[in-house]
Amino acid sequence: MKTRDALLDSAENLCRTRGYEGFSYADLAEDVGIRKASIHHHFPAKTDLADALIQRYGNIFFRNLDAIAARHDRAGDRLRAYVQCYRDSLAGGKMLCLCVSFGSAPDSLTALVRDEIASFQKESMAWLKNLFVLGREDCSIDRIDDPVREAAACLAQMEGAQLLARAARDVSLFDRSVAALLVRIR
Amino acid sequence: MKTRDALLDSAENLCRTRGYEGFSYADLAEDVGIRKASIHHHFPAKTDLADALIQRYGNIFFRNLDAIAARHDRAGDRLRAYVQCYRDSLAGGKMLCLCVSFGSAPDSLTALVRDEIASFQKESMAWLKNLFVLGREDCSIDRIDDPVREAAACLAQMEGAQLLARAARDVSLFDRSVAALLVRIR
DNA sequence: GTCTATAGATTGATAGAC
DNA sequence: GTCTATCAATCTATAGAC
Repeated sequence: MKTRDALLDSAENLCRTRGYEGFSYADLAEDVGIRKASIHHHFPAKTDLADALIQRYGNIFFRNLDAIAARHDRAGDRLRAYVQCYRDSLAGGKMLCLCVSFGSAPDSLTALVRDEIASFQKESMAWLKNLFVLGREDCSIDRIDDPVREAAACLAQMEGAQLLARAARDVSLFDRSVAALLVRIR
Repeated sequence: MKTRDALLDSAENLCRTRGYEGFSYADLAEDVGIRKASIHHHFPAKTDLADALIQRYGNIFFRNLDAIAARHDRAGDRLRAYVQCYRDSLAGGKMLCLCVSFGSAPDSLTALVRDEIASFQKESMAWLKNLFVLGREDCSIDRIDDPVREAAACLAQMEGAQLLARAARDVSLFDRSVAALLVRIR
């Protein structure tokens, strides 16, 4: 399983940096230190690699959200940690969240990948809805009219802020884009 | 100039649907009805095509913003028209704004494209800042603390909402993502 | 599980006739 | 300006030895 993990690590990096179509088995081979053909033993087709990537990513992502909820009681603190999560994954403006990367990829991807992306969106919004419901109860976040609307807006803002920062290779654009949200935390 | 324009139209469509690396000169040729080699007469390299694309797009986009400002006096009405602009360009969930598409593309693009994207972001935020300044004056938009922060947040939200809707091939995700913004208009 | 060798397709791009 | 013909490079993928 060691080569397989190394391949997944490398692929995730490349995918988030250059996009799914922006890297090839040749890049992976050079990165991991084996030959192109050997990769097919672990992932027969490139779409198999994409499937494995998005599943692993989803698992880790939602485990992180659970950890955030476990660590922080106040909604405001959770929101701060959530935003920081997206900021960290920018890696200084170099890469995007894998779901942002796959989300802007073409239809050539598997149905499994599309389904994973869809459920990533759904689960994210559900988690955020709970966050904003709590925020209205504990008064740690200002001006919450409708938690459902806030959740959708928040997710869109994270992905958009990543795009802006990535395009300019400048994390400060992420910070500027989420400042209006963070300022509502008390 | 007729073939050239047809090539640009086709390229913009393909780029916003599949991404810059998701289409080839072969696709363009079939779409426009000429041979691959003939395209090189108009655009010697694919990066020349990308340059022409982003420049044309920028011109049209900001002409649209000017038209919006000329048509509407109230900031709230301008904001509604601005959001509608991004909604229309989704084309039912099929395509992204060209800047979102290029923004998630790799470094292989020209410096000219990168600069155009950067100035698109800058000009957009400047236009939006003015909008929110006006909105605070004419009281047509609620809860404006800092127009600069609002502008960055707003642009991020448009791009993120497009991504979410495109990934799910469902425009209603766009609507849900911007609802919290539109509800502030009075 | 990794290798060499290779297939078959597609990519962006060029030369030169018309 | 468009064509045919062709290039070298790269891509994903397979066969079969070790």
